[in-house]
Amino acid sequence: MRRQKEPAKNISIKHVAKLAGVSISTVSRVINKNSAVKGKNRTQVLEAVKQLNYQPSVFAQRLATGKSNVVALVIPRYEGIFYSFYALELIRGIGTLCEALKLDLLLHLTDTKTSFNLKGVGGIIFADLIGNKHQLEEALGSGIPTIVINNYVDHLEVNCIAIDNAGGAKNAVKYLIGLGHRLIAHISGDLITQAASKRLEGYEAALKENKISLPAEFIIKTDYSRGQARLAAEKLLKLSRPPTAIFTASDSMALEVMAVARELGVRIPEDLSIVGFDDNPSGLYGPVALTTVRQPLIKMAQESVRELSLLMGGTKKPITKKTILPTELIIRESCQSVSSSKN
Amino acid sequence: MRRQKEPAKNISIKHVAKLAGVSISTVSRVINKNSAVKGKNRTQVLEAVKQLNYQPSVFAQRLATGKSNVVALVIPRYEGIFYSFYALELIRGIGTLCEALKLDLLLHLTDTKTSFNLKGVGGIIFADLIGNKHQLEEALGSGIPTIVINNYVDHLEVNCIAIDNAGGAKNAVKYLIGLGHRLIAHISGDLITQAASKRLEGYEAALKENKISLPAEFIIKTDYSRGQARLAAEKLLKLSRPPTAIFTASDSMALEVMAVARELGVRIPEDLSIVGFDDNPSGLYGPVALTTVRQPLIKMAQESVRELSLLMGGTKKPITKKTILPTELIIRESCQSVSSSKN
DNA sequence: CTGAAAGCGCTAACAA
DNA sequence: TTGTTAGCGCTTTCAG
Repeated sequence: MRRQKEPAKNISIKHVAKLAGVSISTVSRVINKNSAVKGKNRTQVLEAVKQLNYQPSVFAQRLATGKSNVVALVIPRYEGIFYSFYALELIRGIGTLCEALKLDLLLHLTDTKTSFNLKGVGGIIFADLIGNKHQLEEALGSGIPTIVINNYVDHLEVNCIAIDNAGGAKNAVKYLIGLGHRLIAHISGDLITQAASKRLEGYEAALKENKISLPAEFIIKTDYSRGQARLAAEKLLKLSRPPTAIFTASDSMALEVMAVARELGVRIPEDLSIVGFDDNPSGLYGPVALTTVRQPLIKMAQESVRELSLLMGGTKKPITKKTILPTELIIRESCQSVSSSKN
Repeated sequence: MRRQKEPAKNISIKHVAKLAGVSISTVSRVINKNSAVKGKNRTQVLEAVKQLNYQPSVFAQRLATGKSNVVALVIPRYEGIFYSFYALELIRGIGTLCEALKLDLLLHLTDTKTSFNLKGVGGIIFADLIGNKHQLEEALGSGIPTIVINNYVDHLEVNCIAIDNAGGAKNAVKYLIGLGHRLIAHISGDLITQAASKRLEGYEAALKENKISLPAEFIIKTDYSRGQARLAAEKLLKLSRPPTAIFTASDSMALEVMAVARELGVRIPEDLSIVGFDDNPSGLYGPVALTTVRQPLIKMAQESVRELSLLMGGTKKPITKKTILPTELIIRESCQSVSSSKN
């Protein structure tokens, strides 16, 4: 077994300067790639840096410059939202881009109540806003560059990037209507999230536009969980006049609906058409590939980091920019024209 | 629309001292809850802090003390591992505990090649080790408190917390054997991960212990993805002498096997018994609840933070501690005694 | 092009 | 109990 070394005596800029035979300011200049330091001195410094394996102290740098390259990602610790494909995609997207841009990613799983410590953070990304609007306002008040994703915020002057949830949902339902469906049910996500409520909105808009009016029981509200999706599916399919199509607010719920249908002997897509939302790869498997609404999660995540880094750089004028990313209907096998059904 | 405020002129310890009519050291003392500052001064300082909404600069503090409460979580950016229930559970567990302990969580999605900047980090948690052992060695060399989770590391003097993957797998297979099964196949995860290879080991150990020898095609290696699980299941179920039971290295793969079985008209558990690994809540749904091996992911995550914080506090002597957490077989409905099968 | 020196905001001896 | 002061390691004028 190898022994863990004692903390290496921290080598500072002074040591480098000494070894290179120059002043510390010269060292500082070369490690900051600033002005041109003369050839000889430059190489000597570089040499010393390498030899000593010198790494500048980020704290001293930040103290001196007053700048920080720390990005805080704030995610409400909300069960439903965090247990999803969505959360992981977001973290992946943001994490990898931060890594590439040499930004430090601080993960903040907030309980929405506490006001966190903003000191030392160079930029903030709010992923969703669920009962923590005050945290956003606090952040804005502090003057730290901030951006909100997956939530369109219109009453505050803050950059945000959201998905066109309403549009995506509407499109999906219109597709179903185009297939001849009229009895289209919706299993919504947790309406506390903007995404879920917008999807519901889109669903309703598509129906209204086509003058379709449905009984209230065709809309079932859930918390995004598979358990509640199952309950909803059972309720829907056992209706005396069941829907011929179901649009769910997430793919994992759609998958659950499929499972219930199969158990009940309801064939997909012959007897029931299903459209999900997410384009979760899981939807590809199973006997019938799921038709779904693809949302550019990774793009949203990465875009947010890119924008934020610009804001943090201070190069960009803080013109408030609100973006809505389009969705795309991915047609696979879980839907069928209602006329071709032998129902 | 509200305007975003200009960066508030940073109020420092000096301002507080001035307002409170004391020296900065007194202020420092009270914010550090150190020695008892006399009643009057204390209240005045507290008052000033509140009035000015003062928050100490973490950078200055760290510079001065040389200590950092930043915990870096290093996760190899490895597709298979990151796209899982597992990853999210880990992040959740670690994230929430860090939040509670007031530790800053730095997320590091590493590509296993680069050697990252260790400066400014107070402690490190390696989640899995996949081709980044050199990063671990580097961390150890730097003297920063480090802990490895989900990987038993025996050739280095480092604390680690792992799951008893071999034991869990062995138990699962023994359970199957106890049910009368002999033709037990295994769909493994990506053997680049220790978890997957240990589970395979456990599977083999159980067979060996019971003197069961099976053809090589009863073990199929995958990358943990549902796609490969599907392929594996199809291959297995179409064998001229197919298995009566399948043990998979993850629940999501088990679920996929179930789906394939259903499509092929293979009944579960009558014709085929299935055991997964993870205790992923998704296993609860679907027509047949999945029997699985529960692993204490959240516990492992939280334990790691707790241990690390002790190490970082320096209170605890660095006695290397290697922990293996037990698993638990959760028996649900996806297995049946082979004799009661009407095969 | 380079060095000296003044901080950045805070902590921790050391005095008082 | 409190204040003074010397750094922590680095950046950044300002001279040279």
